[in-house]
Amino acid sequence: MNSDFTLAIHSLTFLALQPDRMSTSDSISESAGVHPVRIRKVLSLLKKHGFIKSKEGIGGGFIFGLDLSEVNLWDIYKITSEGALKPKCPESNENCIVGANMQKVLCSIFFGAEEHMGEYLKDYTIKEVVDLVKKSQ
Amino acid sequence: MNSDFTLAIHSLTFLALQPDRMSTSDSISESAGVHPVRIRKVLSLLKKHGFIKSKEGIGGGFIFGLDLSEVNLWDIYKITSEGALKPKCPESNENCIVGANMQKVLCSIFFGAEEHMGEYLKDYTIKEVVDLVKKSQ
DNA sequence: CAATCTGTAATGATTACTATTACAGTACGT
DNA sequence: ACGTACTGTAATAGTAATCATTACAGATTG
Repeated sequence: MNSDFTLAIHSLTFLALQPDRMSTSDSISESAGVHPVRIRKVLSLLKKHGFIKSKEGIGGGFIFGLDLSEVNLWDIYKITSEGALKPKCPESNENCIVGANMQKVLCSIFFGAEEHMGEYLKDYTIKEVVDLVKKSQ
Repeated sequence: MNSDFTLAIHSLTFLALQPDRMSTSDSISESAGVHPVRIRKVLSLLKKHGFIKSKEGIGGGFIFGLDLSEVNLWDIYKITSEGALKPKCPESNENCIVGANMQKVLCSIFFGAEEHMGEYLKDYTIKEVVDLVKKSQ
């Protein structure tokens, strides 16, 4: 799994703590320790799905668009990383009963595993993550 | 996630269908569509944990060491891929409340997610995978 | 219109993953 | 004893995924 999922959580948590003003990709990237372009790419996705708003130009940046408890980690996972659990299977042998059928069996198992993990991730909203971050201070 | 997990499942399923004779890494690799050395590497791990037996020399190969329903996918996941869910976080900024604490918060969430997925994977033994493969024929 | 931001494409660097080669060690058959 | 057919594993090379960086167009403000 790439780190878009964690960067998205990091960014949203950052924005959650600055509810009244816009934050620039530079300030978020400084907090997360990655390049600002990467932040803009991830946040561009989140914006497309309505979680945040952005504004260009002087005084612009990003700001939360919804209530903190309306956004949970499964929502974010689906946007940034859906399918990441399933490893790409190589072309296996169609003449072998295992090779011919394993891929579809594994796909259905991995799909179920992801859905199941989703039930866990749904229990964490950004509000809860914010609380955890504050508490672990 | 790399494909050691799926290769392990593939190999064990293959062995499950050849319960009376040893299978070589060549025959398994042919079924899975990867290089035999890779199969030997994965099976070496499984052997170390007692799931299979191996024998060198003529007539040698790999064979299942336990009952098919004694081995479930969570066992295999733990051996081959534990921690694969958690993306490597970059060094984030210690001077920022988010940067300083996000990593440990995310680690605990990802750990929980993996454990939760484990509960799902425990429900699939190799026996069940074999049945699914047979059924989807 | 200059300054400061987002948005995004394109390129290069780095790291993870996989294939391949090479060879030592083991077991079997003759 | 010796050749053959295996596993076991290290080392190297090739490929793919990930990430950083550069570049620049478009938007907004003063």
